[in-house]
Order: sequence, then C-alpha cells, then structure tokens
Amino acid sequence: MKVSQRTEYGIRAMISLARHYDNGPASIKEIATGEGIPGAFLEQIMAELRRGGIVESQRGVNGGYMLSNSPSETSVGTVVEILEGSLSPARCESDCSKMPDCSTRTVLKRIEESITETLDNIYLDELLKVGVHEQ
Amino acid sequence: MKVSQRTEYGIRAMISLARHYDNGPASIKEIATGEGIPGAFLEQIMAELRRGGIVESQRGVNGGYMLSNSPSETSVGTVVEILEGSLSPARCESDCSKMPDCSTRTVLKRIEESITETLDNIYLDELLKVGVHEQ
DNA sequence: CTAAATCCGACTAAATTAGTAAGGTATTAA
DNA sequence: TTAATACCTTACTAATTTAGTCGGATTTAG
Repeated sequence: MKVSQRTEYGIRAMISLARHYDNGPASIKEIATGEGIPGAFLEQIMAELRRGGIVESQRGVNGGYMLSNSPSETSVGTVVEILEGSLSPARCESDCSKMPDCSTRTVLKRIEESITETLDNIYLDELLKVGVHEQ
Repeated sequence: MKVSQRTEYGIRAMISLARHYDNGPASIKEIATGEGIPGAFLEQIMAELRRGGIVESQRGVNGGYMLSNSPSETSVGTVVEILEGSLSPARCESDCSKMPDCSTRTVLKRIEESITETLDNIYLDELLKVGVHEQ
C-alpha cells in the first residue's frame, strides 16, 4: 500500500511545474536538481505523464515541460493513476466465479473507491498553499 | 497502490474465520482448500496475524485458528496494517528538512489518513452479509 | 504412541523497482 | 546552416520484494 518512489517523484515534479506555472516550460534538469531527483529517471517519468496527457512538452532550446491545465484543474489522482497504472488494489479476473467469497472484492473495491475519491479531490493549487516543512 | 497477494489472502482467511465463528477453530488446511490459498504460505500469514493479536491458535489435533474478537469487532484495517506493515504510503525520514517541498508529505499523509479511516470502518461482520458474486 | 495440527527458520525463483546508459530527434539561437 | 539544447526512446542492470516451498520441531487428542 505504498506509493512507489517513481510516483512520489512524479507528484513532486508536478508540484514543481505548478509552482512554475505561467513561467514558460521547465526543463528536466531544472526540476531534477531542484527536487533532488535523478535526471534520467525523471525523464522517463515525465514522458509517461506527457503520454497521460497532463503535461505538454516543448523540445529544443529553452524547451521543457509544462502543465496541460492549470494547477486548480490538475488533481493528484490523475498523476497517481498515470504512474501507478491503476488505483485498484484488486485483481479480479474472469474466474471470479471460482472464488468462494467475492466479499473480498467488495472490500478491495471500497478501498479503491476511497483512495480514488480522496486523490481526485486534491488539486495542485491546494498543495502550493501548504507551507514547507509543515509535516 | 495495490494490496499484495499476501494481504488479500489474509483478508480472505479472516472472512473465512468470521464465517466459522462460534464453531471452534478452523485449521490451515480447511481454510486453504476452501479459499484456494497455498497451505504453507497461509501458515506464514496466519502466524503473523496471531502475532498481531487478532487471531488465536490452538495446537494439536482438532486445533486451528479462531478470531480473538467477534467479527463485529474486527476491522479490515487491522488486518491490512498487520500484513502490510503500515498503511502509510510516505517514507518521511529525518532529512525532511532537505526536501524542497514537504507538500508531497502532506498529500501522502492525506492519502494515508483516508485509507486508514476507510479500512478501520469496515468490519468482518458486514462482509459476511455481502452476497457472493455481487461484484 | 501416533496422527493431526501449529510453529519456526531457511531457502529460492520470479517479478518489480529504481535507476543507468546510449543514442536518436526536434527546435531554436546565433 | 550549424551547434547547442532538450526532449524522446529503448535496452540494460543491480537490488529489493514477493510469493511461495521445504524440512523439521513442538503440542495435543485419542
């Protein structure tokens, strides 16, 4: 039930882009050094976020990444969904009929719904307001 | 953000014990064959749940496992906490001061709180009422 | 005594994670 | 036009985690 390092980096990078909003694209290098993330690794992550449609890229000199939508329209849920594959903790296959109790599915489904709803309602702009080191 | 197979087995086993409540201890073999879980693996899981205090064991012939408390007092949150180590998706160490933004921590903390609260409020007796294959 | 069961620790194969590395492609400043 | 910048893509690797397996010791009812 942990978010992977990869996803944590992704969230941090997105917050970084939100902070940078209205300021042109931010390059991998900038974000990576600013957040202490390995550059080559972040590159992969950003590519995935781009394919997911929540960031756009500009190639060439002075290029970089920027949010596709404003921080107030970009939810953490989307970020996690893109990077984590799915928020679903269940793995219900077609052989559900063989399972002696599908109540487990129900539990896992409730967990999923709860997580999804929580994350989908946290937007990047809120996070910018949060003070640093508040813990 | 997935619950591991191990934890899913644990939840299923606990539901199985809840169903068996007031009926003496259930053996690993019974549970394992009933739920389609590898016996030796389930043995490990049950031992962990016992050390966690939510089930008790009876050794020897006719022995097995039983819930420490009634199904209405046993929450899924406890099961997951014991097996998954912690519900916390964050890994905030003492070097938090080096992090350029702790807002990530805040997000992860909110996620954690949400999951914990959800799971802590799902009790085994509720799950017994859920119809099989309801999906 | 012995069969049924928990208990315990060590071991292993497969999958996942967290990166590295290297080279290609597009864009633009000069 | 060319050089520099920065994205893009794929392949590889070491370390960790996961999902088990296995062998044997201990406990207990009959």
